Amino acid sequence: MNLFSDIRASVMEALETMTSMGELPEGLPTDDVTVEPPRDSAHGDMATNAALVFAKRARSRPRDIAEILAGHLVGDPRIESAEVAGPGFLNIRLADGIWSGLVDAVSNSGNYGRSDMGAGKRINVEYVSANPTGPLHVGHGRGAVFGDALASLLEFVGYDVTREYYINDGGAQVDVLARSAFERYREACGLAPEIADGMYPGSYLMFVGEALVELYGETLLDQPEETWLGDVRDFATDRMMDMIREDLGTLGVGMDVFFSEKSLYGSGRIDSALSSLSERGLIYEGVLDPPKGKMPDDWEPRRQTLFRSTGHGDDMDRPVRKSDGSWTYFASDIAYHFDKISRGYDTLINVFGADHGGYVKRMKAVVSALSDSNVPLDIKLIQLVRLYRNGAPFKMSKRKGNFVTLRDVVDRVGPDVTRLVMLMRRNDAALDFDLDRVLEQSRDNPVFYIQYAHARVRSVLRRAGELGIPTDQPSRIEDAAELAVARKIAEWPRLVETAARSHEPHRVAFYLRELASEFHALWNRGNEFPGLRFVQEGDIATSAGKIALPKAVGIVISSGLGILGVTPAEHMH
RNA sequence: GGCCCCGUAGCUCAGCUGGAUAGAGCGACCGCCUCCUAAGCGGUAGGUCACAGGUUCGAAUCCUGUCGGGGUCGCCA
Repeated sequence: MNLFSDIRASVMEALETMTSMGELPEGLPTDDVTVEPPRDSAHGDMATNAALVFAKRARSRPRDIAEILAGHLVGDPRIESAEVAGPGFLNIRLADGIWSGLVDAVSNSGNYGRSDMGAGKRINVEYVSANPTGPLHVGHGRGAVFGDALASLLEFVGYDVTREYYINDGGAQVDVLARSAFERYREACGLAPEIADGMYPGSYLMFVGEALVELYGETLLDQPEETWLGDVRDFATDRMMDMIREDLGTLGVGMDVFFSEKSLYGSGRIDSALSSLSERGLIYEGVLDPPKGKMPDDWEPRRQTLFRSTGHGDDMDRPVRKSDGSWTYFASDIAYHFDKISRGYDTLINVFGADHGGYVKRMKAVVSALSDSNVPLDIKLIQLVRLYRNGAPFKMSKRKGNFVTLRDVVDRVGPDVTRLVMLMRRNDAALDFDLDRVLEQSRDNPVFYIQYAHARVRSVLRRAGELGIPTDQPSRIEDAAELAVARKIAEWPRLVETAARSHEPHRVAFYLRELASEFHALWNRGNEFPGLRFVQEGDIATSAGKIALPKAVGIVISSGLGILGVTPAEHMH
């Protein structure tokens, strides 16, 4: 049920007829032909740019083509009129019954807006992937919410989605974690911890130290580091991942796969990924040019094993081995993405923090090389979250102990507010998050605004239930405000597909606010014109014709909020 | 200096991958509850879409350059 694609199909059919009748030349590309809502609804219900797209290739005037097209379209019973306007737009007005038909279809279906656009293709969405060395911070939370909503959105349009987290448990930072946890272990044994510079000072490691005492007693105290480092590291990273899973859980974010970087080492998987690149002639021994412009003080030329990423769009080649011969982090990333490709995904999406912007080109180069350009990789960069308290920037410092974790924020404002506020901004724009203002129950808080609309719907439906008004009867759309709501409902499938195609879940959030706005407007017209109220006391027949519209609004809001992971409220208090 | 992102109303931001007279919220001003929830609604005011070129029927949107803000730049992950 997608009114715009239905009418577009009708337009395409008319264009084919024109071609076969010699009114248009053969073989014109139709990809750019759109059928969309006009900016001004006074222009009609839909507008197509077909004549403008074809004018040049057909060597005729756009308005002339539009005129002929209009003649073919009026044969469609769903189309009441088609008028040429402006430079050659064709404004289409739909027949009266179309809108009530749409509303009835929506209010009686459970899956309005879903589509088979994805055709069951498999997409891997990797997000969060924070180091397992501490609690998630607010920036991780934004990536988590974005990735989760994007995954839901893609599922909604028919993709087979895997939500994945890459655990960076293979580098030096987890050794530092182990040493930091060991100091907390000593502390739990009654000794003074010595937390050196560069260690993780957070008190969240104290429970790890205590758990180590339960496991080992005091037996580790006199042992040299090499005897305990591996065990303590594994134990501590497991505990950190437990904590991160809990943090994500408070936001309602869950993963299908947790992929361990460490699992790549010693398994030969890095070697096989690199030999795959080697077979393509993309691995060589060489010396990189120094960085252009600003020269680092300690730069000196070194011979390294390099990946020829410039062959796939990168600015310079990238080292896969450190000078001591061990793998760079990039090498394990290559192996990880080789693994993803070999698992058969049609598309990969990585959600990174903006500070990883420098890795975009090389990762795309790797995936392009390893998949012979068959698997597209889209990397979504998530910009900073700046925390505010009452309009003033909130400075955080781990040392001063006023560090605000994701958990702190969710505990304070709740998962629904956290999620929607983060989704009301494009991923590539910085986000100001004011811990006090997001809780104000005012009009500028989209969470309350949208949930209020849904609560009003539920209130009406409850009232209808009490009065015995059936909610499955044909609707009657008469007033302009009712029509405006129906039009907005009609846009939903199209909006969902656009948002999914561009990997931009924020569009769903903005759409829901617009739909809520139209609904609130209609609701308030019921103050001025009681005949517009959905429930007409004492007149079941009239009420039955009005109840489908709010019901349809409720269905769209609730499925939209479902994509965003926000609870649709039954009541407002 | 190289690369990436951003620049739209006083403020915070949308703008449906190039469409018609650029939109919303906040702030300001004026209105609307004996009425399904006023946490809502209607109206007024506010713009050289950073700047300059280019591409074409048509540009906030695409290309080039300039200015301003942020991020990032070989043996960290």
